[in-house]
Amino acid sequence: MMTSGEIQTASRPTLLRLPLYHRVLKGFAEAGQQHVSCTQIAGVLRLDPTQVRKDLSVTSIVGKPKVGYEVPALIDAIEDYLGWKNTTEAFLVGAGSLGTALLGYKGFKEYGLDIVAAFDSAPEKIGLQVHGKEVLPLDRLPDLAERLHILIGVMTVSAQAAQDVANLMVLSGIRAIWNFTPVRLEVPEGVIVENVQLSASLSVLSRKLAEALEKNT
Amino acid sequence: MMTSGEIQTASRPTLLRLPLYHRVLKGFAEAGQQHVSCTQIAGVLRLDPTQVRKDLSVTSIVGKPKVGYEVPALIDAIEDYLGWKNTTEAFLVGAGSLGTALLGYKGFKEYGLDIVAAFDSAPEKIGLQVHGKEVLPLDRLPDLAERLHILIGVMTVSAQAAQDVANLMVLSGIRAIWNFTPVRLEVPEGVIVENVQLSASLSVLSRKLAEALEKNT
DNA sequence: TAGATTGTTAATCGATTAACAATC
DNA sequence: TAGATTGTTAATCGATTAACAATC
Repeated sequence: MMTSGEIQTASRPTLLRLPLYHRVLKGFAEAGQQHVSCTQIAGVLRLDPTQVRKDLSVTSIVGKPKVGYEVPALIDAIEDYLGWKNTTEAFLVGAGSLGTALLGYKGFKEYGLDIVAAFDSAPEKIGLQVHGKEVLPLDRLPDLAERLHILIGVMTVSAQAAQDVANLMVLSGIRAIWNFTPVRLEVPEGVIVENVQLSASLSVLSRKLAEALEKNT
Repeated sequence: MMTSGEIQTASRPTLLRLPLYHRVLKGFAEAGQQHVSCTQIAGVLRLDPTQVRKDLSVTSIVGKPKVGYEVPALIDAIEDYLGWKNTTEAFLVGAGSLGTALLGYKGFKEYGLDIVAAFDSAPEKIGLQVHGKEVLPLDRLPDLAERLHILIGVMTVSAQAAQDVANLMVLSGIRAIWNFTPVRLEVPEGVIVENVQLSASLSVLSRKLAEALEKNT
């Protein structure tokens, strides 16, 4: 048995599905539905009901046989579990085109992330205002990160700079790196790295398209 | 046995690792190394050598016992397999902050993608020049996509608009959708959807960070 | 030749799906 | 009560890792 307060770990696939459930639940909530069954959720997302049940169990919410889950409580539990309810401040390094876009995207606040400052090592970028946030010189990162207790770093630098920037982040007390570079970063144990591999995702797309087109020949 | 010319399908994890191998191989090539073993590649990426061997086999390149693989040939084979060598033109829908960034990012050409036009349904965005490309009204997409034989669509619209835009893309002959919305799109069989779930990736990061911090308490 | 490394088959591991007792 | 739905244990599936014969 899992006693309350214990850490409920979820597999990566489960974590990736929770936001999907959240979106579906929001839809049911808007439609005024009070309760929902796993079968309903699974139906919308074309998943297995058992999988939905297992995934939802990590939030430690329980359902009632025949009735299902309470929609508002379940939404709340998912938001809580994924850390969407309390905002964490983050630093971004690399004020290029992708970095600028992420800096300007207000939607991340909904998911608990607030990028409060941007850093770059290129002198010509320093001082620029990007979406109301000033670009600071990279060497000011350690001091500021420590003073503001920043735990999350967003990396949108070039592949060449990636590992050096990661080292700097770790030294500055950053404990989790959201990595948009195509580099596999080496970090000490306990530091979290989450990779967003855009080029790899694109490659999956174009390869699958190639295979689909070949099949039609 | 796999006869030449046959379609070599790869699992998704394999496809996601191929770009990593490519990057490592580029490094070896720059260092002037002619041959490379799976053990070497695996060492850099901290993977299992057998896995590297299996992954590379999808490119139908063969190595020599004791010698390994020819570095330039292997790089070439990966680029070929992932479709990085011939550029495919794509349309982007949704000229918001993320869409604009993707439009301006020149790096995708390296991976065989050229976003040639952007579309939006908001009247105030029509006609805007974004990184030298004009934003066109969404209703012009079907005609242009058919005339230019566009096969790839990049979706950076709101969650609300996502399914409608997907339907429009499919009707216009688009066969592969690079989906940056958090919505699971419903598309006819044969149409490829590759999801980039930024919010989900962020949630994985913040959940893992929460678990790591709890552990230290 | 000796032995390092490939390619492939078998064993393991983790995640998904199926089966089923418990219960509202 | 009857039966729909939960929560959990067992079976299946796919991907990773280990074992090993083939070979340069």
